[in-house]
Order: sequence, then C-alpha cells, then structure tokens
Amino acid sequence: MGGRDTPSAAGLRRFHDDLLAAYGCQRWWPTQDEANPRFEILVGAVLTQHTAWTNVEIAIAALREAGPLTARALLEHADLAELIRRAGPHRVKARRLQALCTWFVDRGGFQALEAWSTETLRADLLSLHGIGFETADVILLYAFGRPCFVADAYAFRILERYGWSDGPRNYERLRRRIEAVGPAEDAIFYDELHALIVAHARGRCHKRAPDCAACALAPGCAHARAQAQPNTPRAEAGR
DNA sequence: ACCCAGGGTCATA
DNA sequence: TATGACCATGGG
Repeated sequence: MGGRDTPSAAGLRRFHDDLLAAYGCQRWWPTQDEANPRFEILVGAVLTQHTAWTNVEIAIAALREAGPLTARALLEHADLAELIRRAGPHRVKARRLQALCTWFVDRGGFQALEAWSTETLRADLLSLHGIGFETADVILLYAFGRPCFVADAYAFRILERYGWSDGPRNYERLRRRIEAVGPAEDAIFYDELHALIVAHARGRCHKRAPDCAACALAPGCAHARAQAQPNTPRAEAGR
C-alpha cells in the first residue's frame, strides 16, 4: 500500500516541524572555507555522488593541499583524478569536475549566474555531463540558495511510507509535488527539510527495519498507522 | 562476504 | 522506457 495522499501546505509544514522537533536544526552542508564556501559546495556536490561524505572531505582537503580551490586552478591540475582518489570513482568524477569548472568559468562565475532564474539555471546545469537531477538541485539549493526540494532516495523511501509518494520513482514528479505546497521563497525550509530527511532516514526510517515505535512522524505516517492497526481497511487521511 | 554511501551515464532489449 | 553494468574507494 502506498501513498494515496497528496501533501498540503499545512501537512508539509507539520512534516518538517515534527522532524525539526526530533532532530533539531541541521544547517546541513559542511564547509571548510568560511569566507567563500560556495565553490566548495559545487565541488562537493559532484564528489559526493554515491560516496560517503567522510571520503569527500578527504578529497577536498587533497585539492586544497594542491592549490587554491577555484575553477581555474582545478582546470590546471595535471592529474585531477589522482588528487580526488579517495572520492570513489575518481576518474569519472575528474571529468565531471572539469565539465563543471569549464561551465562555471564560461558563465562568468557566481556573480553572473545569480541573475539567472532557477528554472534556467537548472536546465543549464542538467545539460552538463555528470550533473543529474539530484546534483543540480543540491547545487541550486546549497550553492545558490534557491528553494528546491531534493528528491533523493531517502526522500522517496520516507515519503512513500508517509503516504505522499507512490508509483514508479520519478524525481521531477516528486520534486514538483513537494514544491507545489512548500514555501516558494524559503530556501532555508528546503535546506532543513532535506537535512532532516537524511537524518531521519539514517536514524530511524531504515530501509529494512524502520523503527516506527520511536518515530517522530508516526502520528502522520501511513506506514506507522498500518503497523499499529493492520486490520483498518482505509486509514483516515490526516491533512 | 556482503551491502551501502549525500548518482549518473551508457549500452542493451 | 526500463533495467543492468560500470565507475572505485571505505566503512559497517
């Protein structure tokens, strides 16, 4: 049984607030560069693809060791892949980083890109080799401060159980569904929402054995309701 | 010995 | 259009 419910603005707010109460403020994307963290976020967004963040930090540290963390400097490294060896598939990611850095320089950097609309910027990012839906949104959200819902695998798992996602997993469909009821201007909301979903997916809502007894979302969650009352034919749809 | 990790591309049917 | 192989390192 899956999600037949469509989220409402109030429902999404409650979802967010329940997680926030349980896990606290996350302020998610970690950065070493206090002065100018934004380019580091671009780099991290590619390096972290299917790779644990601890390894990404090591790879970023290696890049720093080798020179300034700028697009031009990265493009000049003789063996970029070797520098990021610790970040999983490093040869693949070296090509992706080069594509991203070339794009960044060609477009004139953050100053010029900030003027772009979110939709245009997303489309441009998606045209790059190695930038898919999730990485594009992570960049839009964390490097450009745009209000975007990151519909990653954790989000699908939790929202399917919660009752807000069903059928085949379609990234854009879920993103639009959430953004349709989320605050249009509030990037911090989406920042926290994504971070809280990750925290919850790793802490309670595991793939195999979700810990529904200790779950902060249980009162609104279709899966938890089904656990509590297996015989109820049709659970009441809470807002 | 598996499975997963802050994914995406490409070849195949 | 929908799966599967592949990338490649580390940690549980």
